[in-house]
Amino acid sequence: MGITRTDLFTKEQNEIALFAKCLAHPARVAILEHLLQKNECVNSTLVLELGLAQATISQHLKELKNAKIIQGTIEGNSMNYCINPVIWKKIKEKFNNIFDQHICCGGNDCC
Amino acid sequence: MGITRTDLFTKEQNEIALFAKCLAHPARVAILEHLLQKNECVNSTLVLELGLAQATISQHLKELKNAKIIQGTIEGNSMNYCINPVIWKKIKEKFNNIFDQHICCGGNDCC
DNA sequence: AAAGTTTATCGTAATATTGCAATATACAAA
DNA sequence: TTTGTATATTGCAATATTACGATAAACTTT
Repeated sequence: MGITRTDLFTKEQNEIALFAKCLAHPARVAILEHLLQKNECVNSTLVLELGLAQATISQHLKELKNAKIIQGTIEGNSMNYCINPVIWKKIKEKFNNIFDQHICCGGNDCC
Repeated sequence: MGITRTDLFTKEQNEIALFAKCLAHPARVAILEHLLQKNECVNSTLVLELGLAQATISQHLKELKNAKIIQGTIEGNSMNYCINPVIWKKIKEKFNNIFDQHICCGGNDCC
């Protein structure tokens, strides 16, 4: 590469990029969708459901956890993850903030 | 790595990941924001504004173009890019489709 | 035609990401 | 204690991404 030049961009731009990166892999999209539907998320279940190795799932969960999108609680000897509602809302707002900046044809819904 | 196992996921999940990847770099976020605000986007202007090399900007524009998020028209001997409104709307919908699946506290806005 | 301007592409180097086997860690149950 | 179950971490190997200088290509201007 060369390392990403985060110094050239605003904190906001870098933050959006980090959140987008969490959604930038189909496995993480699948994990989040599973989490949203079942309102629970256990590594071993995902291994069966997604077909990726346990270590790989664990790594993806770690990334989502690092971004604070999900948070885990110990349940017996397994780990149960759930969406962090505060961050989730924040992401939704940040993304829509960008999406809604596009004024198409003076605001008509022509497209 | 090992190549991303797109075969394990749905077309929809892979597509969302691809769109997210476009937003997963601060330079591309900055480019899109510039485009949204000025409603135009010329490589040489971005070089001055962002501080990245011309080749680097061109590469980021290419990625956005590949995803069909932007489209370019020749203007004199420069290239002017604009948002593709159809794809933009599609992305917004796909993302919000996911964002809105999170039911917090039975729909109250407690968080 | 020659020189200038602008974008795209190529080649290369550095770094990041993805995937998984193997192992470590933690707790349950027998 | 031993065995079983579940997640995290480590250590690779392979691939992708990012960045930029150097060209190439296309068009404008002089």
